[in-house]
Amino acid sequence: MARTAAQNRFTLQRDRMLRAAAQCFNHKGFRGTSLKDVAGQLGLTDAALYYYVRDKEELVYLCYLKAAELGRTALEATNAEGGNAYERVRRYLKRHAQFMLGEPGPVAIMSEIPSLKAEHREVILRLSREHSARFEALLRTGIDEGSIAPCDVRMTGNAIMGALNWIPKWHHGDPAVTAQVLTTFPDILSRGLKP
Amino acid sequence: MARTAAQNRFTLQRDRMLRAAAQCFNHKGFRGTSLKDVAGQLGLTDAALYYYVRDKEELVYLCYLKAAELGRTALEATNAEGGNAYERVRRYLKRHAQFMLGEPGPVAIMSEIPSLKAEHREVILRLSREHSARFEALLRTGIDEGSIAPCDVRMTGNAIMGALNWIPKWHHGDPAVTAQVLTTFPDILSRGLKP
DNA sequence: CAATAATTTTAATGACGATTAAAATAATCG
DNA sequence: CGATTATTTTAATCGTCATTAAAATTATTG
Repeated sequence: MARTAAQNRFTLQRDRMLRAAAQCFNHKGFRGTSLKDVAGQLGLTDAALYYYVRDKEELVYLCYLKAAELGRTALEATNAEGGNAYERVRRYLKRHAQFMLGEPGPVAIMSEIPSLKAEHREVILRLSREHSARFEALLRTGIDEGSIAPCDVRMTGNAIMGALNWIPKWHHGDPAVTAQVLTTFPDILSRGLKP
Repeated sequence: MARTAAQNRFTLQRDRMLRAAAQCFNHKGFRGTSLKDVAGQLGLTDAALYYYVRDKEELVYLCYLKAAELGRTALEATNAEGGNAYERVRRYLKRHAQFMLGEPGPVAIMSEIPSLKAEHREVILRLSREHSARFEALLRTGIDEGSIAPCDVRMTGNAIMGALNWIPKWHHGDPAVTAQVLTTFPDILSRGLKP
């Protein structure tokens, strides 16, 4: 129990770190953010981060890992809720948009995969590919059942993911815009899928 | 004329520089690419770049300026070719996709605007906003004339630009994929606009 | 060819930032 | 409280990289 309390505190602080880091990375890029930037947001010294993380690269890795997990659970939850594929896609789009808008706290855009060290890159790429495959499978299901118009599922997936991943580049926290995105994006991105 | 020849050589070399830089920046980010990286691609030393450019920041600035100009002329050319708004949008999508695929040589993704110094940032942001405005105006025209379904033109523009700007993140030069993108993307991105 | 201009390299300089070890502080637990 | 553990800071170190000045090389031109 003492162990558990300490563990909790540890992982909680690390989670704060990951959010701070994600925000910095999204804003200034991996190389562009210094550990002092991240530490500063937490009221810490740069050296303190090494208590939670092996090195800077692990920081991005954990950010990306978390982003990948969020995406996966979002898609799973959406699928579990039922409905035809078209409706599931729409719900997923909204959930993913929420992440990109920073709803549960800032989430890292996975835009600097080349910065990862080989083994970490493999993991992230695998997760990323798996996620794409699942999304494409959902599209294919929709095509088969007639709720989605035939299309190149790979390219359609790429287009949709791009539109979502780009959100943090132009959205800077304005709550009005956040609401606007949440109401319009699922429509905009799914309208082209209708049969 | 001697002046012109020298000028030509100068701007030509600088253009090669900009292409090399754009590729590096797209791949490793602004801070992540060293001037040696860029110079290396040209068979030069890092110090040689300073003959063509004041500093590294000016390099990104020029890359972005070029990207903005390409986008502007693409939209203008498309508009000049006539057709209804929907058709013009489709042609523009194809042209923009071509840029992102690196058709005239690598083009920089404008994803690190915060790295620009204040004055340069102003210029790029202005050009970027003007371009968005023009694209949104085109959408509005289509809505008015009935060739495009009513929509939130701002958000629709953001979604489309995101899908396009993200292309270099997953496209790595495979010619087969290039062809695939060119044939499918205009369809995918415009299908949702139909009335 | 000689002279001048254009282009590139060599060889500093200086700052910044990641990383580490040792010391200091805060928290917890008996 | 005293001891042990957890957390953070201070104070180096080390390397990378942008930037610059001076020198060297190459091209151009009269």
